Amino acid sequence: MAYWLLKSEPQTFSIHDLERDQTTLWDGVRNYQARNYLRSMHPGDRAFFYHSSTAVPGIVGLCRIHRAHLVDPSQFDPHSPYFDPHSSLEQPRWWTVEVQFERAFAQPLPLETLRQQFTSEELALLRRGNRLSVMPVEEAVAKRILKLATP
DNA sequence: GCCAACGTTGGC
DNA sequence: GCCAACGTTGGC
Repeated sequence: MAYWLLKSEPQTFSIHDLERDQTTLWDGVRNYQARNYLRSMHPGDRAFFYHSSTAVPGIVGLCRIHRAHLVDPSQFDPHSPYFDPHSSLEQPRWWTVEVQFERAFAQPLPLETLRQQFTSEELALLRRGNRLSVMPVEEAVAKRILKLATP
């Protein structure tokens, strides 16, 4: 089982929205590196839920990969902001996963705390200029994050 | 709102 | 294939 980190702007979709909906399709990712990470996910993998572009950015919860290797339907929808006119049904360009709520942390971990607790080598999130919305988290680091979030 | 960092686009 | 211009991300 692998660990991942998924970024979302809470004003768009928050951990509380996921708790309400229980599952969601993680569609709309339009970055090839992030797409490749999405494609290498497996059911049962865990993903940290990260709130970005908010007053206190940070990891706010945990979810699990419910279904994997799904074609992102929004690429075919001309009314979607994620529509990709260069993609085709025969050879879809964008893939995604369905994510299932696991828990919201009683104690969210602000980016500032993560910077104090981890190096940028340990956590890709902390690397300079990182804008990836999907990234892997090393298992040992994931365990430490879980420990910090569960006092 | 600012701005650094990065990815993508498109002319050549 | 280079690279300038542009758009986006996301912390602050």
